[in-house]
Amino acid sequence: MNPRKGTVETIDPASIDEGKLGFRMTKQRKMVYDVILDEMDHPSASEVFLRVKERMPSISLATVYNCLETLTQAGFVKQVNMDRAPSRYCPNQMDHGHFFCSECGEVRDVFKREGTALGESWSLPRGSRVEQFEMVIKGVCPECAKKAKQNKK
Amino acid sequence: MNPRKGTVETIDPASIDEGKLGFRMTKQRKMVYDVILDEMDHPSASEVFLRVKERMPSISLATVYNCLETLTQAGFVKQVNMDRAPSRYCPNQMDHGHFFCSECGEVRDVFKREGTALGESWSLPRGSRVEQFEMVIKGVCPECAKKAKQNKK
DNA sequence: TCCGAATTTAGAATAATTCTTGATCCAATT
DNA sequence: AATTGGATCAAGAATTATTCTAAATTCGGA
Repeated sequence: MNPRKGTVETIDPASIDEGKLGFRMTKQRKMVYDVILDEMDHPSASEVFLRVKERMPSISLATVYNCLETLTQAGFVKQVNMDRAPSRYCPNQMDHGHFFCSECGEVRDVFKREGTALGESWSLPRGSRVEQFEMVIKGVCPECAKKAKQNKK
Repeated sequence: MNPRKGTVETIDPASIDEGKLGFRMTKQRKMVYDVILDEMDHPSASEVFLRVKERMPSISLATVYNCLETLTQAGFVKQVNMDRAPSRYCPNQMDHGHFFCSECGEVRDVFKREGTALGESWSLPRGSRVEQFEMVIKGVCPECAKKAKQNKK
């Protein structure tokens, strides 16, 4: 599942201290988080909804949105956006960016070379406060690029 | 207007060779592009619409969207997205990223330090084809950070 | 157990964008 | 100069991801 050793790092649900959380880790929130951890494939809200529904049929889409917002605010997951497509959710805590394949639509985590941080070497206006760096790369993934090549032959 | 020398570079409307364009540079398209060049402040589609409407009252919002799409595909402007907020449009041809102030909502171009390209030092899956790098930085701009400080006193 | 705040639910509402359809424009050809 | 066909435009309807609303439910603490 992991493309490289050490490129995935998530928050262990078992380690969550609800007291320090500021909100309750309800059944729904836990289930939404579990579903995202299960596949790590950057699902959208409605994909999460479908998957959670299988194990918890009474959950509503609005709740999934609520849970995703809470989990995002708490830092459990990151919301990932590409153009105007539905937001996707990523539980990887590492410093990384996202690659979107314009052929198959897949999203995958991508990393900087050894020793360089996401925000490194950016020259920002003096006095600005940074809350978040986000790198999005659009292109064609190796699998789709290969297929495209074969179709040409 | 330019924060630093050499940080803005746009396509001169006068230099456009319609023959090579693949589409007509119509009144509407030209006006939309002109309006974006005029302020360089990353307007949204409806902001563009309002500004164009002043000089061309008969234009429709749908046409503004169409023009923006054409101009984007042709590489005249870049569509810039932040979370799920309305897309904004940037005519700066330089290799750069965008800083979003979460206080005032302003967007500004930001640049990498001398000699480093946007896509530099990213380690991508072997065989992937990159079409676009996009860096989005969220935070508080110097002006808003200053105001916040003063309010605390 | 009871209370109140937090959370969930269902459905309505919102808003940016896209789609549809008919009208208009314009360059190339007759 | 008139004709024609494809590109473009305009207006409004449709779409869709997301947010909002209001009522019901849950749950921890008094």
